[in-house]
Amino acid sequence: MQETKKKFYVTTPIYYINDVPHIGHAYTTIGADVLARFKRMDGWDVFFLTGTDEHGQKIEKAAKERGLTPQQLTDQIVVRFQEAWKKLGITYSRFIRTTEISHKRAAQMFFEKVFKNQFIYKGHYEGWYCLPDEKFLLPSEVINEKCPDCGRPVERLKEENYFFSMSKFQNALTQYLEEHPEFVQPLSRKNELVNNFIKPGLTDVCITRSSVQWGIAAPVPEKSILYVWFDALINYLSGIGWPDDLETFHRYWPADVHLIGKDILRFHATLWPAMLLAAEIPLPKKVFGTGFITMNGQKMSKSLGNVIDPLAIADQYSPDALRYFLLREIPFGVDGDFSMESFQLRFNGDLANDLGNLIHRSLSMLERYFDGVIPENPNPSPAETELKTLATQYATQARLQIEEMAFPAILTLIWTLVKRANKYIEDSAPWKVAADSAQRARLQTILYTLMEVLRVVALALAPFMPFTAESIWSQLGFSDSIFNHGLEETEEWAKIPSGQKISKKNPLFPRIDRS
RNA sequence: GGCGGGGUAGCUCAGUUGGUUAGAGCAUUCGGCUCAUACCCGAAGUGUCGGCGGUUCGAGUCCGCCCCCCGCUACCA
Repeated sequence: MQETKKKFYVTTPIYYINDVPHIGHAYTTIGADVLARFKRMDGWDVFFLTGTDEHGQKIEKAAKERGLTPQQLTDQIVVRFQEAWKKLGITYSRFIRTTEISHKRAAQMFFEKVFKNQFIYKGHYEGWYCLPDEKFLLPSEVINEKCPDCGRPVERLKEENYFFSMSKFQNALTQYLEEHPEFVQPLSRKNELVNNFIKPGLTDVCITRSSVQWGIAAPVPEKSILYVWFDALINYLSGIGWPDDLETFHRYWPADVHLIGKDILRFHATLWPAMLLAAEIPLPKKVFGTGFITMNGQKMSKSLGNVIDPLAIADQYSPDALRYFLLREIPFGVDGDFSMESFQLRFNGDLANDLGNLIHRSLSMLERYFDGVIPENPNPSPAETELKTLATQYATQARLQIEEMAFPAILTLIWTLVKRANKYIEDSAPWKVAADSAQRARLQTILYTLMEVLRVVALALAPFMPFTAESIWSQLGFSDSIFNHGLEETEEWAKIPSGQKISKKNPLFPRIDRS
């Protein structure tokens, strides 16, 4: 039964949709998808949650600028996210929107629970306020006591609000971080967080706003809404059924990993665990902060006009080429750079020359020498055994690396096999063997071995490059989806059926002419 | 300022608990091959491992000081 399978719950941030998806969103989501696909293929019961954060002042403002209601705006933009994820092959289990009724109810119930546990109290929130714009401003936004939007003078304003007693969790949080060194990753960010944020002392957080309209009503007598972060973080619970479907909730919670951008690590590593402690809910196992992606070494920004549209790259080349580049080029957890130069080098070098050409040349020979029918596998020699060993050992190493989110390392592993296979062709020279009819059996072994390598490569590649893997699979003559198959099949050899007819297609990755 | 991360071949980076001639990929040059997407295979390299000093039989790897780059430093998703 399902119950015997180990569960794996992975989340992305819920993206703030005051604008369309950019490459940073895509990067984190692709990483989560790889984890989900890998675990699924390795026999785990996976729940993969992503979605959108649709409340707050910025949405309110963006909607106003376009002459829409906030709900109309989010209804429009959410489609862009969902279409983007479809195009990039993202296999989420559920897409949550914070404007859904079930989420709103969850957020309110969470508030009530924490309130009941006496970690929420009434207090005063004081800050800069722009009267004409009717909005609170951050200290960093206010220059010379002027509003950054309208330029008019701002004033100090006091608002009665509700506060969450985060300071009470200082010790519990510190202790948790010490006892669970793997909780916040990468390690460098954990150090930053502990030294700069937690050690100096946590302060209470104002979790209601009476000046903002667009949000979830706080379950209090006064008219006010929940602070967006308090609202947003709860999606990780409501997304798997809390509090209505507790069976599903208990099946998947606690989350195995919250994948997030480094900019929001702090909320996930302090506010979120504190909230959960206050609500007496177990903490997630891991919070992993990814880096930022720069463009030609520069920070991406609309004003610089260097924002990369991930969908344009996916359209022009292929979704898998984008996935490959991001996963291979950038160690997960540090900042990385995107440039057409490096993208094209990866594309031509790794995808066209190494992988694409291996597939194409192998299938071409099979068509030429065996009319596209996979032969028997008589008398493998040590050369074949070496390839077999390399291929069948992949899964063991990959399982270790995936725990560390070491995507580049796993792809390097796969490419070791690809390169080894290219060398094997060179060494065994099937075109020479084919010229001698007495060596027919030898030729069969060589081609059979190549088909086996391609089978393993396709399976290994599937979590990372799903479209490519599926294509290799069908080109090898399989009629079902590769995703009906598991990682353990890479640990077996001589599995591709002799007599199966392949169906070669055009090269998967045509070289980019860079002249 | 404080805290954290990093400075290794032209470029991007690996380098486990200190140990024999410091590695990979890309780019470059030369050679081979022709099944294949002007592709693939092989060979050649180049390095004061940021600087100085110390510990040690022995340090890229440990300690101290200095220089440079990057990140974080509270209610902003």
